[in-house]
Amino acid sequence: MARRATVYDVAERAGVSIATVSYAFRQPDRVRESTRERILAAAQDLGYVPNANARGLARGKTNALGLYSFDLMLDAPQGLSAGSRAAGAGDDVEVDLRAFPLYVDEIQRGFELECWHRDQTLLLSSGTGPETSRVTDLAGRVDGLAVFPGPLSDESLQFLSRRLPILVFSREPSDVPLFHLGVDNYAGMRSLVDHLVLVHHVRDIMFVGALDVPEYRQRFEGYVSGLAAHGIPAPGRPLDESDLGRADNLASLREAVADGALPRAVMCASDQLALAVLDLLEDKGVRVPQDVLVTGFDGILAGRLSAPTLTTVRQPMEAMGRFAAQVLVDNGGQRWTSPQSRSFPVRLVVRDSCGCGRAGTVGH
Amino acid sequence: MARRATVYDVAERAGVSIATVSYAFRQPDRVRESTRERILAAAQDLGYVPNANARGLARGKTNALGLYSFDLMLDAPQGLSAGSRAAGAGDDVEVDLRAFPLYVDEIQRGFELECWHRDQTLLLSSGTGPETSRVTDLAGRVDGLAVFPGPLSDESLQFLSRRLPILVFSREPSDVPLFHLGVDNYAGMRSLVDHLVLVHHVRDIMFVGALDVPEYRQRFEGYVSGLAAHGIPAPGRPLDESDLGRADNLASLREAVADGALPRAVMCASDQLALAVLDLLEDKGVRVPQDVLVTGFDGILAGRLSAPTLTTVRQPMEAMGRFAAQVLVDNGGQRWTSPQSRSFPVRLVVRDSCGCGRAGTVGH
DNA sequence: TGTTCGAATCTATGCGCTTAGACTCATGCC
DNA sequence: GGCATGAGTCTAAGCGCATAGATTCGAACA
Repeated sequence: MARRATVYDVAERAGVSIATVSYAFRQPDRVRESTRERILAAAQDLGYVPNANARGLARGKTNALGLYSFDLMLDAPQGLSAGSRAAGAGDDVEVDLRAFPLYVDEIQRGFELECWHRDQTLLLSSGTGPETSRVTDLAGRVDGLAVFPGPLSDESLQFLSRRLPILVFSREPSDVPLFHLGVDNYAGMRSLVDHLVLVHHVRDIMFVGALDVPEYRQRFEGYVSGLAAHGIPAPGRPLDESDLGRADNLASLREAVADGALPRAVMCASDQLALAVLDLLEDKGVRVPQDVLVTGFDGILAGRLSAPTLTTVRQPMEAMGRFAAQVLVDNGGQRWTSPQSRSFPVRLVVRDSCGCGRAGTVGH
Repeated sequence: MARRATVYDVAERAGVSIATVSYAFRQPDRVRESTRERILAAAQDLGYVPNANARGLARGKTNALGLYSFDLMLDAPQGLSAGSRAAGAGDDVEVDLRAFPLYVDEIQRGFELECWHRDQTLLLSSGTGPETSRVTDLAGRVDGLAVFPGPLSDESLQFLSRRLPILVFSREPSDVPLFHLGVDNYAGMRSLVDHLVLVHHVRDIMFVGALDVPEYRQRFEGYVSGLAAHGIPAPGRPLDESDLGRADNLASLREAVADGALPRAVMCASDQLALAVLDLLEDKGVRVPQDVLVTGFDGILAGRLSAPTLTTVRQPMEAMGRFAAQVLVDNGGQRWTSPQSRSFPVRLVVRDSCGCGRAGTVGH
């Protein structure tokens, strides 16, 4: 079978130079109509599809954006359907209601929509650890890159930011010329605290979540200051510093249950953590919200499906994804010269797990 | 700000030729260790990231796969959060339980996983109609392309198949050298019919779905032959030939309700259609499954969340997505010389809407 | 000491396209 | 008739990298 058709083939068949072929596709007005038709017909005959690598090389830009995320599940065993966020094993497993779509997926959705709206191709990649080969490869392919930093080191991001504009989903400040996109974790936690204190008259509130995740630390700080605002002394440390994906998860919380040392309310650093907490409490026979109130953070879908449904703070994820793509496109491949940042507001979503809402209602 | 570093810059700084720089990255064993270290150090200093366009051009392949899908929602108005599959309007709307994740999303998930597992970059794009500019652009960027054909014409697919291997999610036969990947729609419908007839002793069964969608037509044929196998004469046409996204949806069904002409069971061509039917029936005060049994096809998440939960036939979507990527990678950019196809088996999933299952259970 | 050989590196070319600038030639003007 | 003009087309260079094949050079060996 013949090799792929190129501009040269089309040019020869249409009896013009390759420049004219290129113009016929990129600047049609510059080419006489009859010539253009001849060229397009030749291209059609030959099955000619312009090679985007060559175009990108010649133009110095690709019209593509990248989204790099972090996927714990990729580490899983390697069978045909391994590594999935599915509930079970085998060749046909249903998706896990808990894990699809996640925080990341909703942002990705917004990013996708905006890419297509702006006529950008979207490149997706994902890694499992701090290694940089995948994200570097991606950086070599696109005009702008949005990154869920996960376990990537600051040095890695800094390195990449020398080549192209990088947007990071994180509000953590830094002096690296990245665009930091995040939400007001602080205000979000305060509104949750206000709700628990003012509506439910709860004052015995503990925090669950690891402080070495920057976002979680901000949420912890919001929790502390929220309590302070009501004159409540806050514990200096979380009740439990678990994070998802770690061994021995929620060990401290489990201990507290065993010791009968549970607070009246548990505020979790994320929805996923909160769902794990709900599971644990149910397992131990602790009733939510009767015995303990539980809150999350993020507003993922699974929080609407759990029993009880989860009171949380919702991030405008789709809007954030869209914004990310907009910023990168508008920047046209130019790196930022100084750190940028943008914080999105969050919204309190009151459901059953704090004692509001009508138990049994699925959704909303 | 300086322009991007290239091999030339690295070579100069490390005191070697550009060939050696390239080898240091691509065939490290070929380069003396001390030289390699010097080169990598220079690259680090300069912020050098290899340009994938240049590499792809030089090598004649990109190590990337494309996935093209069809997205009705892209046509929606253009506000910041418009065009989303979200339930409502405004800057922060929650995802619609009905629309996320869809059939397409689950296949995409499998495709993603396999791409990353095989060290392929994934390019995603999506269009709204029969226009080919987007899918052609994608075809110019990748070594292999998986396509949800949607409104694309056969000619378009044929054209693209001259340039690179194309896999189509559809079992419709054709003489174009594409890889057709689908499921056994026929057997799936027959197992549903068998269930309705043998377990629920229902014989008055009608089909809802448009026949101009190839998959739906196959399902209709499975329905017809299933009835025949039980000695039941099948209606020559569906009760209603609606498809999602069309105006005046389910008009015939609505009419049947008004006329009191509903059959004992309604088999829908897809889950999404079945969910719409459930809505309509509930709206009209028709009880499912007491008055009418309803079934779907696909096995999307939303069918586990509806009330009643939806009896359906499930496609192994993640496995299909994985398989698609495998086939394309294994083919190494070579077009197929003749049409290929592969059909995946489906699995009957019995839930509440046919009268099985315990009402009120969410999930499974 | 001369020869062979292989490791390490370099030279040179081409991948397919875009685009600045040169060229051609019909047209309209003085 | 000479000349400027501009539409249409072409020539030629370059984008950043991979890699075949040439070259260099030290080690091994007779």
